[in-house]
Amino acid sequence: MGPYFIEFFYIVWEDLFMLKELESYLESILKELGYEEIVTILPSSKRDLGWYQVNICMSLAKKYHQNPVELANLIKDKLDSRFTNVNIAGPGFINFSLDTNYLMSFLNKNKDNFQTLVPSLESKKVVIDFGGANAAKALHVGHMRSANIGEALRRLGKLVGYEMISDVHLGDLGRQSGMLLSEIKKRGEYLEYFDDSYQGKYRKVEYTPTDLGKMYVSANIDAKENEERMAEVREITAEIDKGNQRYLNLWKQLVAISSISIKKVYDELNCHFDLFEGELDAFKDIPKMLEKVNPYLYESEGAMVMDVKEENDTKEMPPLIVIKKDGATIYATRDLATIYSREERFNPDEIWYVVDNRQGLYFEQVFRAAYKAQLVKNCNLLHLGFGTINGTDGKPYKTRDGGVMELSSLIDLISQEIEKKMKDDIQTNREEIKNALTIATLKYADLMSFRATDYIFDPIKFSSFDGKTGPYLLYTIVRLKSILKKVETKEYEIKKITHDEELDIYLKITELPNIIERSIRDKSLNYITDFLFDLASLFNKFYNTYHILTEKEKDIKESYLGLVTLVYNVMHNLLDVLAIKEVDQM
RNA sequence: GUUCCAGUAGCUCAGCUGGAUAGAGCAAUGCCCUUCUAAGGCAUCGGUCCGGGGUUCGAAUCCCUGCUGGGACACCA
Repeated sequence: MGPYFIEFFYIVWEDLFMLKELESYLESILKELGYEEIVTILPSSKRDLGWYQVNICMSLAKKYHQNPVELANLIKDKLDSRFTNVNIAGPGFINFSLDTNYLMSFLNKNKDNFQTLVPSLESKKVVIDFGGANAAKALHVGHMRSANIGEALRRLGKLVGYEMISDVHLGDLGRQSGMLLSEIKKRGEYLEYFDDSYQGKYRKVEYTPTDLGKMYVSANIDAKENEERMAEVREITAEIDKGNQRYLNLWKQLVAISSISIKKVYDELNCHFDLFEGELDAFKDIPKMLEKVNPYLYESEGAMVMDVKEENDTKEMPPLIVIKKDGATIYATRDLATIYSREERFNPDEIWYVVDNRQGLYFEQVFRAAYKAQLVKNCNLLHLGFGTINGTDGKPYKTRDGGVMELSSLIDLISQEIEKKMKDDIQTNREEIKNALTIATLKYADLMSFRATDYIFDPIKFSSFDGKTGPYLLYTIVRLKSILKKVETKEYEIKKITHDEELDIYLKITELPNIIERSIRDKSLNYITDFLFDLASLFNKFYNTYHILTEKEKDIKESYLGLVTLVYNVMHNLLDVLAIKEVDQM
């Protein structure tokens, strides 16, 4: 095992980041010993024993009835000079540190280029469906999760090399259309749209998004109390569904108006949609979709339904209603048509639905129907459900007076709190900084817990930003930038690692590829929010202990600046994945 | 009723799909600004990982069981 041997692996794994390279190397050693096994290098839980640990020997030993410690020794004997301080502890843990020059060569190579710190995965095409705002209704707190998680997953997918196509999939067909039109009729406005015999010109509708919101609320209240009104709402909804051109014309204008305000909120949340489509767009695909689905449909209680049960189901799987008993379409009809359309237009490998967990059973039904009727061929349909946002009482979030909290009011609320806490001497770009901090606060809190678990939404906690918060990260970014601004160039090489505080930062960064892999595997951002917080804390600790710009020894100062460059690079790019914009001062 | 998910520090949550002494933030207490942004750092306090069995070198994690909470179960989306 001479220099040649080491050189060999350097070349083969040139573009793998450090731990990935070492994992492959360990796997090749195991192969020499006759074992095919995936190796994971973890940060050591006992740092006095080494930087990293490998736990593979215990599981291998169990599988092949070997002695784990003997196996660990066999591996240890084969390790090259990159490994230092190799020791075997307990039942067969291998602990080790690395040659510092080896570590630094990787850090220097990657400190300016984030892409090389990230694993690139087998490429695939993914349609990601998130957002899901309803036309003519204000976005509420629940829409925030879909937007935040969806946008971050879109960016994460791109980062690892997927082709991501995002679609907002507006809820622009359904009862709210009947509500709105009924309200217009009641007010006696634009009556030509309601007159069968009218031959003249149809006026362009002039409402603001705010008008529409109020009109919906008013109609909704009335329809709940008033049977006749509800009947009218149903009738108009059904007419639109059947393709009544006058109604459709009017409704589409309302959707367009409403989309303006919806887009504005999504812009504030830094969401990007390649497609700003909705259920209306799926409408034209319904006949073609039905051609494929028809053979499986049968009548049940007046509706046309499809069985989606499978033999080894342990749970009840009710049939899916595809056409309602009044002949009108339903949510499922439009979703199936949308799947058909996406398959035809994009032929994706996967479609991800970032929608509330509570729709889990429904999506299971729709996906089964889509597979059964072969609406898709080689495409995986995935429901990436997220947990419910609850209030401090553990029940679904409501405002103090029991109403639904609109997303824009929530943003305003946080924004006001931020304003109170901002320093008075910040005058230039004050609004912009305030907005960035507001969105960072919301996003970080929203992405912090595991995607699928419910979480409690506490406005007080959200607007206070002590500790693990978006503003904490941005504050760290401000410090990093402020240092880099005060030096001439950015070309600093890490020449030596002087203190443990620096080493801790570097070791944390070596975990990044595994963090990204885990995130994309689980489609959850909490690993990244955690990593960011850990990295920021480690940096702040270093920052508080050592003074970078006044360091006298040249090599140490340059290494510090190399560290600052690297940490900034990593944090900047990870915040970008979360769709959090950074600031220069705060 | 059927089924899915959850139960970890006073509170809010992590815990890398079985690893070593279970971790963060908040709250509480005490320190640290003539130095790169104190929205920061350090220290202390805080645990029957819901209860009970089982699997094994090893369990918060896997299996069984009980308790508690929440969600979903046909014409809303």
